Amino acid sequence: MAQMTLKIASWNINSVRLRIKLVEAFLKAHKPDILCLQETKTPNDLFPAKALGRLGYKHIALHGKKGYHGVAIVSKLPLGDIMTQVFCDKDDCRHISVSFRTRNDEPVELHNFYVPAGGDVPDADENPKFAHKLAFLKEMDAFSARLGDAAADKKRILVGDLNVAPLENDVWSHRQMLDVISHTPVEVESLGRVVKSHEWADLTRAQVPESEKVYTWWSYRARDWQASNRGRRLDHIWASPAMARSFDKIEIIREARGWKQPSDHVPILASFEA
DNA sequence: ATGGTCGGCAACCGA
Repeated sequence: MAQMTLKIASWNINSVRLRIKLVEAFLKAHKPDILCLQETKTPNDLFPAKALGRLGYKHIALHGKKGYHGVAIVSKLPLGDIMTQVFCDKDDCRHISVSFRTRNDEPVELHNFYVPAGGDVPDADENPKFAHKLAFLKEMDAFSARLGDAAADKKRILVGDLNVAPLENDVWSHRQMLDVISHTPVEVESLGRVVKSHEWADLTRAQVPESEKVYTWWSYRARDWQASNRGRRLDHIWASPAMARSFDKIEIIREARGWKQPSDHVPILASFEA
């Protein structure tokens, strides 16, 4: 079988309409087959589909709403089985999934998630946003477990802004972040259960040793994001065991944080020989 | 220890 490369990207764009030029620049430079976006902040009928179609991304799956949240999948490859899942009985637009076929005609199922950020106070009794985040992760665990037998050779990919930095070197200071939402032990444990539920492989950490720091997000609030470098690894690409076998490499486009009027997240790309 | 900045959308909410 011919070795073909499949490139899947994920990016929390923080308003796709405001940053459509950055999306176009990213697609031209890195040419993923499929781009998964989070925080599109737009109703589906205002999604900038035309600009993306001109670049060859003619297949688009949308789950958006006015003003908040929203996810999208834009693809050069035809998409089927477009599905959205409501979590925590909230119509938040935090998930969309599709199926597609690789150029070797292998079927793949792709899930795009935007996990709630969880607010500021790391106590679910006092902070309903944190309670929502934990409930979402719990439902995501059940959802992931229901996807089917991970060992059954089904090729699946799960990407997104999962809003949890699980490992010590996924944050700039493990000690100082232990009671900061995104790195609290309770969230890390919840995300770990999702990973276990489907034997997901964390592709960034399949490539970058756990001893090495790696980030995908830098706060807007820093005076100089690059100088302070207080980042977090919030954006993830996971693969089912069958998919992970064809994993080639991860790229994190750090320089995108320095682009004009940037998102606070940078794109992450996974390449597969598939 | 605290406050710091964004985007949507038109006063604050969500991040």
